[in-house]
Amino acid sequence: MRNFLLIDDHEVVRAGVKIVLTELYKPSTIYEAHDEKSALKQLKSTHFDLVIMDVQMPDTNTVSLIEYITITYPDVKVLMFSMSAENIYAKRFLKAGAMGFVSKNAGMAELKKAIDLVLGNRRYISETLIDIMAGDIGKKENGNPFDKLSARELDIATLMMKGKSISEIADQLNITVSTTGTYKSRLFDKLSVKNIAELIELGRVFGII
Amino acid sequence: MRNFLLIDDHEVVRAGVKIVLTELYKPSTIYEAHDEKSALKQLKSTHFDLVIMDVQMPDTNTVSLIEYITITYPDVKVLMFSMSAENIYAKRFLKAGAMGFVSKNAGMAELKKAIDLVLGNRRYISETLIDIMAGDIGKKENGNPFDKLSARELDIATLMMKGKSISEIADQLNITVSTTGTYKSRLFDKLSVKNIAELIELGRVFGII
DNA sequence: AATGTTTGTAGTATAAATATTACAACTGAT
DNA sequence: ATCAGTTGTAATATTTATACTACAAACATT
Repeated sequence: MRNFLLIDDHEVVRAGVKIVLTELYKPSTIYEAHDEKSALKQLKSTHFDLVIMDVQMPDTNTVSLIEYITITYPDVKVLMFSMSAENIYAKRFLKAGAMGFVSKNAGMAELKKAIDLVLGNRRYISETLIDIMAGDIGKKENGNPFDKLSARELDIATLMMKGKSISEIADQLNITVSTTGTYKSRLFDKLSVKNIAELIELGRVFGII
Repeated sequence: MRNFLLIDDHEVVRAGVKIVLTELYKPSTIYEAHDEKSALKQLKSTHFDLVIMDVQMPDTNTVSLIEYITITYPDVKVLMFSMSAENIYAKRFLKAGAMGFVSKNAGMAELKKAIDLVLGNRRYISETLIDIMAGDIGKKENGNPFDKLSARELDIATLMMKGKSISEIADQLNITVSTTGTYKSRLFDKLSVKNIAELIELGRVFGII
């Protein structure tokens, strides 16, 4: 008998994963959380074998949440679930304590494989991601240019791609406009882009948006 | 007995919707398509009562697809399904012939309500969207929103989408920065976009870039 | 023909973005 | 343990973008 916790703000996505889980892992109980608060509450009262979490949720710092879960409940495994195939955050999630990363369009077979491995205390990383990360270690000149950005720079890049202005970002992140500007020029420099249009283009090519 | 077609590139999302549909609308058959090509193929061979389509799919001009479906198969209803609650393109989807628009985090109840209405040949638009749209969906002068721009405004729009700055554009077209600025705000207004990111997105949806 | 609307254009004042410089804290390599 | 590079942060000065207003010419509508 296993306990799963699905953290995702999209009800249909939870329904989809729940079906797979219910069918493939019986007997098991699937708990659901639509946000961080609800997730934390359930983690406190129930022991979970596996937490499956969406990578992007409103008002949630996913990386912090992973860290919190894996530190507070060391035997709870965390598997990240993303809408985009090769998410640049993947590496950070793994670093924060997640055991795996699966794309939402990966298909049921891959999802099952990932869950099995993670439940067996082994990491799961999708093929494409392995290539990207290996290339990074083996230095092969290829790889995602967004990996060159620091965590904060990536935050700013993401927000900019969404159409947020410098001042909106500064406001949202509680830093000054100067600081935000500095990040911007550093990240533009690292990515060799001259303007938002090029940033968006690059982001699209590398699956960030 | 009803036939549904789900067009979504995310397998888990399809699985989730499929469950709801199967349970709520029996007897019914749910067909799935992960891309435009597969959708078109299935539309040709089967008669569908309802098509539920994701608003954003790689390599797909969603607006054109809606137009194609509603023109070619006038009795097929189209319901759009989006990851983001207040999609700025909702209006355009409805103009293109879609009968409704639901957010993926809307919940099962809302989804059912939307499907029921659309199957009954009535429009469904989520509460928040109704406010945004303020009525002007009645007249079916559908088509490309870029048509509303004057020649000069379109010039500026195109250059902006290419990443040119206001001053670069002013320089290139031999007009003042003020003039360029006026065009910009007029065209942003006409297209209902707030920033370059949204402009680019819109341009992409309507195939102008 | 009279009237209302859109278009092409710009000035001025204000707001926002950027470049430049700086610096302490942290990371990685030797 | 040391030293160079990176990161997170910001102040200041300057450059750009935007809002607001304006106006004549071109269009469109009665």
